[in-house]
Amino acid sequence: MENIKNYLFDMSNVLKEKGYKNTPARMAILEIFYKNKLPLTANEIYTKLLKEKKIKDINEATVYRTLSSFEKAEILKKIDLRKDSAYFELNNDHHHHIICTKCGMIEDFKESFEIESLLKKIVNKSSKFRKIKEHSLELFGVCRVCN
Amino acid sequence: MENIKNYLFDMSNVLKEKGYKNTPARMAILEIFYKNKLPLTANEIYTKLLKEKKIKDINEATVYRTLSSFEKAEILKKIDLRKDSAYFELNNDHHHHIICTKCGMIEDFKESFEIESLLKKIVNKSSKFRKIKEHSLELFGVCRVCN
DNA sequence: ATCTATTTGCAAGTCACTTGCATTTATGAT
DNA sequence: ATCATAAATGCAAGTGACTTGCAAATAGAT
Repeated sequence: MENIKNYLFDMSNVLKEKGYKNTPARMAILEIFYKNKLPLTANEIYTKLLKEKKIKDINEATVYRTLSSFEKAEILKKIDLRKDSAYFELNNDHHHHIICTKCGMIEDFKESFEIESLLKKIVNKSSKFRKIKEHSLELFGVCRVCN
Repeated sequence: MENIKNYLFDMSNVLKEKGYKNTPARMAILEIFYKNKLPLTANEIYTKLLKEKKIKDINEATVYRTLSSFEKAEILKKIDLRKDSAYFELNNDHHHHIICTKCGMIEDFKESFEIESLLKKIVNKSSKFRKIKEHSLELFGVCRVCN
């Protein structure tokens, strides 16, 4: 639980390197992502910021702008979970999600070498693409609790 | 090119079975999907409808409602290609897409048994899910033309 | 301490999509 | 063929996530 300090320190350096400033709002948002291991929406982050009040006050527009900056700085990744809002999560280890279509529960699963090699095979067959930069893979089902 | 008649006939039966009525607007929209093999947005369909004028006039709200009905009737599938609007395509053969992040060009690729079995392996490892109903897999890269 | 570019707050704007309601139309029953 | 009725449509207004213009605040370099 002391690693959060290290984490924030590292990230403020990443920000600096990419020409972004290190502000209280940004650190507070990073802290939320560090503590919450699952994907979050802009509005979830906003309400958490107000509730936990590590920061005096914040505007929702600032949250959106911060998420966008973090995405460009490759600190966060935006993911689509077939909900109304976009979700964001730390861009650390590459992984995917299984989403319960009833309760919305999200489970992570690791990226495997099988997936990697499968995608390589696919792109080898393509006449129009030579290399893939990213991919999204999300599974949808009904969890054991809901079933 | 005569199969379109058969296709529309089949689909009007599907609609009937699921309690939807068979209207000129719906048939015109289905015809557009049948002719255009790639995913389309609501607005693309709307402008195509006006241009090709198989139908006298149409309201954009009707296009949205039709897409939604077709999705429920499992005639269309909604897909996320990281653009501002949702894309739709015929729900015939299960496949995935490679999208060029520069020009937006879309290439299809077939669902393979390797993907299927890989997903089975993943869900077997999950403690919270027993079965997956759907999945999305989209690849993003830069096509040979843009590169 | 000062300067400047970046960030923030606020309010207004945008854009895809939805909805309430009155009118029209497809379809099954007569 | 006509009728009855539930579903579909047009229109305009509404919604909700997200963006943006602008002025004030602030981080970070000098």
